[in-house]
Amino acid sequence: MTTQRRSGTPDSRRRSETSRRAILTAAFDLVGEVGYAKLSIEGIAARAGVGKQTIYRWWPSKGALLFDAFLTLAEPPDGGPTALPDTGDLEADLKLVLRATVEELRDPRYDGPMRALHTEIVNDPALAAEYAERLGGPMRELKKERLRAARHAGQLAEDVDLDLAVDMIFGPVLDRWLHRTGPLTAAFADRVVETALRGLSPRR
Amino acid sequence: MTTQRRSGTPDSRRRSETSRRAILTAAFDLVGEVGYAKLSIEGIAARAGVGKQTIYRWWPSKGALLFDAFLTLAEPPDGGPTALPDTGDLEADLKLVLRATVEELRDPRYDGPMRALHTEIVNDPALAAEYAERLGGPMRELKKERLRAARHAGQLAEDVDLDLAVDMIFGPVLDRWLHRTGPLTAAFADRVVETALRGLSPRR
Amino acid sequence: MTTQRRSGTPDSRRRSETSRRAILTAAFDLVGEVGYAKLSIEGIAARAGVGKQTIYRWWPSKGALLFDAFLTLAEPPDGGPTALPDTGDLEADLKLVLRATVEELRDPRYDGPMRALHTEIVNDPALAAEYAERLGGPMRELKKERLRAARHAGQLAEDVDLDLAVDMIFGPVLDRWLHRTGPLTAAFADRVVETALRGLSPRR
Amino acid sequence: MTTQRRSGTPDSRRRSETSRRAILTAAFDLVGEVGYAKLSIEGIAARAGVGKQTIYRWWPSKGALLFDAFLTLAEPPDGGPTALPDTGDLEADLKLVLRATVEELRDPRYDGPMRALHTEIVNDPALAAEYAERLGGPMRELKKERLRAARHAGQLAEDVDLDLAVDMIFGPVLDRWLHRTGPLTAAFADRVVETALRGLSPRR
DNA sequence: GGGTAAACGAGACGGTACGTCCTGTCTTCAG
DNA sequence: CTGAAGACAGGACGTACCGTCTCGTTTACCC
Repeated sequence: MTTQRRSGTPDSRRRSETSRRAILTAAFDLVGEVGYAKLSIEGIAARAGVGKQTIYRWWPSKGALLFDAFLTLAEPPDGGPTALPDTGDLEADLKLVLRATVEELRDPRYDGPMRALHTEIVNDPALAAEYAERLGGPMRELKKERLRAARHAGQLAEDVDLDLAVDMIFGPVLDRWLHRTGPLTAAFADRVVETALRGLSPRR
Repeated sequence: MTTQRRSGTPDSRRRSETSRRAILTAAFDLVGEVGYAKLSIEGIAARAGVGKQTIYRWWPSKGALLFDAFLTLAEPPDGGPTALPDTGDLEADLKLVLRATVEELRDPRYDGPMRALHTEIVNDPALAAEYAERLGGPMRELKKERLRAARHAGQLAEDVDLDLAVDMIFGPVLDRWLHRTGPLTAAFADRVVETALRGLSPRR
Repeated sequence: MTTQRRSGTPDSRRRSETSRRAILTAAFDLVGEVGYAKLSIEGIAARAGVGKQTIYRWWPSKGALLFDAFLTLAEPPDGGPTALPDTGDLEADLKLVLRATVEELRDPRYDGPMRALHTEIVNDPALAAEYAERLGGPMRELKKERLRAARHAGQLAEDVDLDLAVDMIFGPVLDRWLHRTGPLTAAFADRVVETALRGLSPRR
Repeated sequence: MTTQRRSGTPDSRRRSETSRRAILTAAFDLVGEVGYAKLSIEGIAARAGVGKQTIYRWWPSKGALLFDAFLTLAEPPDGGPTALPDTGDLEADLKLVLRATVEELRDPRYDGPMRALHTEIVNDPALAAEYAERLGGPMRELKKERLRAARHAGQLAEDVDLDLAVDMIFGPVLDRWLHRTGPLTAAFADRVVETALRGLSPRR
C-alpha cells in the first residue's frame, strides 16, 4: 500500500502533497504574522502560490485549516507523546508537564496562533468536536491515565473523579493564560499542582 | 456646575442617549440571534435605526461595543453586588457563588454573547485591559476579599496566595464551560469548591 | 492565432460579456432616468445584477463607463457613418448634417446623457483624450474631409483653415444647446450654415 | 435708508459680512486647489471657519455658491463694463473683446473654476436661469447692442439676427475652449471674427 | 444698558455612496 | 483532467459628505 490516506480528509489519492504543505505552512506563518483577525483565505492562497479553490476543496472552514496547520506543523512528526512521564513521583511528574505547558503557552511563536485556535474551538462546535476527537480527547486520556495510576498507587483519593482532577490541575493555568489575570510562571504551575494534589489526596 | 456629564463616557454632552441605548440593545440582541461571527456593524446600525458613523464615533471596535452592551444591559442597573456572601461558612458561600456562575454560563441567553465577549477579550489586549478595569478586576477583588476574611478566620492556610486561590476555584469551571470537556453542573461546582478548599486549607 | 481578443478592451479574454452588456445598459438607462448627478456606481451595479467590483475592475471612472455605454449603445453596431454626404451641393449637405445634429441634441432620450457625457469630458482630461481618440477625432476628420472636397471644388476659399471652418459651423449649435441661449431649431441650423459658408467662401 | 440689502439673497440685515466673504473666498480658492469634483460644503465650511448651517442658510446649492463666489471675486468691484468698445471699427472692436475672452479662458487661475461653473450651469436649469439673469443675459445684451449699432451703420446685413451673430462670433471660441479641439489663440479669435463678419456683412 | 431673537461655530445625527477587501462559487487555460 | 489563476455576485468594511438638527455663544437691534 503506497498511497496512505490521512484520516479526516474526505477522499482522493490525487491530492497534491506539495500544495497541501504549502497551504498549511502559509496559514501557520500568516496567523503568526498578521494575527487571526486579519487572516484571510485569499492571503493564504496567495502566500502558498495556490488557487483559492484548492483550499476550499479540502478544508471546510478557516478554523479547520488552522487547526490542521497546527496539528501538522506544531506537533512533532512522530505523532506526539503516547504517555505522560511516570517516575512514581506524581507531583514531580505533573510539575514537569505543567511547566512545559506554561512554557509553550508563553512562547511568542505559539501564543498568537493558539489563541486563534482556542477562539475557533470555543465558538465553533463542529471544530470543537474535531479538536476533541483528534487532539483534546487523546491528550486528556493520557493525563487521566497518569492520574489513574497514581490513584491505584494510593496517591490520590480512591473516589477521585479523574475528569475533575484534570480540570483542577490544568484549568487554572489555562484560565490565567487566556485572561492574563496574573503572571504565568513555572512557580505558579508548581503551586497549582501542589494545591490541587493536596485537595485530591486520600483522606488522612 | 451646570453641565453634567454622564460618567464613564470620555466626552461630549451632545451625545444622543436614545441612539446609544438603541445601539447597545441592537448589538446585544443581534449577537444572540445571529451569533458573533455574523455580527456586523452594518447590521447593528440598521437594527438600531442609526447611521454607521454614530457607532464608529463612539466605539473603537466591535468588541468594545459588545462589551459595553454587556455591561450596560446584562448587569443590574445598581452596579452589581458589592460583596460576596459571608455567612461564616466559606464552603457554603463559595458553592452558592459558583453554582450561580454555572447557571449563568449555562443560560442560553448568555452563553453565546459571553463566548463572543470572551473571544474578543482573549484576542484584543486593549479590550482585555478595559475588561480588567471595569469588570474583571473589581469582581476578582470581591472574591479575594471573601477569601481574605476566611484566611483571617483560619479557614485557609495563612500563607495562601489569594490570586492562586481564586484561579483554583473559578478556573476549572471556566475551562469546562469554554471547552465543553464535561458536564457543567451544580454538582461539578460543588466538587471543585470542596477540592480546592481542601488544597488551600491550613496544614493540620 | 487562436485566441482572439475583443478589440478596444485592454485585456483579458476571461471577461464576462453578459456582465459587460448588463452594466453598460444599466448605466445608460439610469442616466436617463435619474440624471447624471444622481447616478451612482452602486445603483448601476444593483440594476445590472452585478458586484461593484466588476465595474471597478473594468472601468477607471464613472465618466469612462458612461462614455463606453454611449459608444456601445447609442451608436449603430456597424461603427457609424464613414463619410458625410457629398451631393456636390455643400450647403445642402451641411444643412442636412447640422439639422440631424440638432435633432439628436433635442431628443429627450439623448439630451440628458449627452450633457452628462459632455460634462465629464470637459472636466476630465484623460476622458477627453479618450473621447478625442475614439469619437471626436474621427468625426471631426469626416467633417474636414467633406470641407476639403468643397475647397478643392472651389466652393471654399483656397486658404481656408478646415479646423476653423468646422468650429464656425458646429460651434454655434453646440453652444446654443449647452447654454440654451436661444431656440435650437432646424432654421437656426440653416442660418448658421449659410452665414458660415458665406464667411468661408472664396473672395469674389 | 441705512441698511442696504444685497439683491438676490432672501433677507436679513443681520447677516455676517465677515462669514459671507470667508465662505466665498474659501469656495473660490478650494475649487482652484482641489477641483470641482472634490469640492465639498464641509471643506468650504472648515476652510472658512464657519458652521455648515451658515452656508446652507444662504445658498441653495453648491453651484449657486460657486456662482456667487465667481461673481463676487472674479469680477471687478464696480460691476463690470457697461458697454463693449465702439470705435466705429467693428472688426477691431470685436477682436479686442474676443482676444480678451480668450486670454481669460486660458488663464490657469480661471480655467478650472470656469469649467466648474460651466458644468453646473449646463446641468442645473435653475442655476442656468440665475446665470442668464445675472450675468449671461446682460453680457449678451451688451454684445447685441454693439452689433445693433454696427447694423445701423450698415456694417452688417440689415436683416441679420443679432442672436445668431453673437453665437457665430462667440460660439466657436467657447467650443474650442471646452473641447480643446485646437489651439485657443488670439490668432484664432481674429480668424473667427473675420469669418463671422464676412458671413454677416451686407450683400454686395 | 438690558433683553431678546437671529445668526453663528460647532458638530452629532440618519443616511447614501464611496472604493476596497474578502467570501465562496464558477470558468478558463496551461502543463 | 488537475490545479493556478482569477472573474464573478455579494456583503461588509471604514470613510467622506450630505443636508438637518440641536447645542451654547455672540451680536446687534429694540426698548
